[in-house]
Amino acid sequence: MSLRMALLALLAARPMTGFDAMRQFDVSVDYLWHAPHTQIYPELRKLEAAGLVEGEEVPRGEHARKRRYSLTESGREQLRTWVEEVEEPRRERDPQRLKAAYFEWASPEAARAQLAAHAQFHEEALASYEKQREDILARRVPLLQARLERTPPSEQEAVVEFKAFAYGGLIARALAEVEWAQEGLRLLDRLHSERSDRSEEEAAERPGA
Amino acid sequence: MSLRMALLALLAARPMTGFDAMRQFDVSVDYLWHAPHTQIYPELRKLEAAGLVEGEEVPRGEHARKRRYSLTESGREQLRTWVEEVEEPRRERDPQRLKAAYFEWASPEAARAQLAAHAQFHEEALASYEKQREDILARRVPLLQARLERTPPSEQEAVVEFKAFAYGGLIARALAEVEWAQEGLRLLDRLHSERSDRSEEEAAERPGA
DNA sequence: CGAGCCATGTAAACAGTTACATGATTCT
DNA sequence: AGAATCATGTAACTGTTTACATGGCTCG
Repeated sequence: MSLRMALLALLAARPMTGFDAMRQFDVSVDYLWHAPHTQIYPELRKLEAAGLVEGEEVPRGEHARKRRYSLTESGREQLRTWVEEVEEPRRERDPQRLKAAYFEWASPEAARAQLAAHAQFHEEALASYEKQREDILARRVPLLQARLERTPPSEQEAVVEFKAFAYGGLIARALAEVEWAQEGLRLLDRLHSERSDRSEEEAAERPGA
Repeated sequence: MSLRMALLALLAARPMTGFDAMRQFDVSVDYLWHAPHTQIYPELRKLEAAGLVEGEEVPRGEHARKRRYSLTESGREQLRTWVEEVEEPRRERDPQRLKAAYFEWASPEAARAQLAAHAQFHEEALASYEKQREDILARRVPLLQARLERTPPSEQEAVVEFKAFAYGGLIARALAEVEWAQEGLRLLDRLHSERSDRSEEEAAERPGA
């Protein structure tokens, strides 16, 4: 369902081929949803069959063609209906957290590596999100610009703010993840130092170590 | 894969039937993973076929039987291997956030309802997580007690701390979600008041309105 | 002319949800 | 006797991943 809506939302900004949509999903712009091309192409066909989008063959060079889809009025309707509905939250499935709960089965080094990777991943994600949020607020994002061109001036600020807000959520979460991983690293230090207390106390008696 | 490991981790605490595992997942204790019984029973059979768990028929009343599984040495091995591996983080798919990015398609009331529901859900989740975390630290959780009975005293603290740490992550995330939703509600106020500025200024000139 | 990009698919496998189904046990 | 709980499944469907596959276009 959400993939369907993500595609409609993309097409609300401008007409696109499946390939365009694919890049929005997995290259750079859209961290809010993603899907591989093997899911996108069939889904667009289904949306077309359902009349929510309209496909049109566009020539490309001499022999090749591509199919560009645009949102129909019925698709716009569907998008509105979906946004009006309250999405009931789903319980998460989180392999990282699950694994962390059983770190007693791992070596301290492995647990440390896991948490370091977790922190690093979310630090990098954080940087992307922050950059993207700034680009949105500065209206530097091409897809957003296309969207704004189809939006009356009085509503443009809201369009920008909502997108920035969504990224704000990703930022908040990424921050929480980084802090959690760092707390985990401190926990490992603590558990490890407690266990080697005796030897470390001896070492501490020799200043300059 | 994670379902498999979640089951092995449960069985590391004590032998269990599929029904027991189901309750750990969806009734109260385990917010870290969940699965319906339709997934659990076949998975346990597969684990048994793979030699990671051992099933034994246990009579129940006069005519009925149930199947109780316990972890084998090979299963314990698998669990250790899994915990040693760094889990590569997956990009999230988050329908709430996706929808929020397109709130311009919704009525202000619908957006507000969405965010209020989001805040409420995560406030409630937060309370559960905090309670669970306290119960873990106080060693009041039966499954944890069973696990600790099979753990040498010198390692018990680590077992408890890792579980509390995992819940700490859930708490951090739930807090971030609640704050995000509240920020969204403030954003809606702001966007709405800006748009009705003129009429509200007029209203403000008549004190006592 | 070859590398890299543009463009679109099929198919098998795996993970997860939902609907349908059955029957014993225990407690009131 | 009936309700709640214990206990275990099958089947259809939806969503996602991964592997395999093809071929034109553009630029150097």
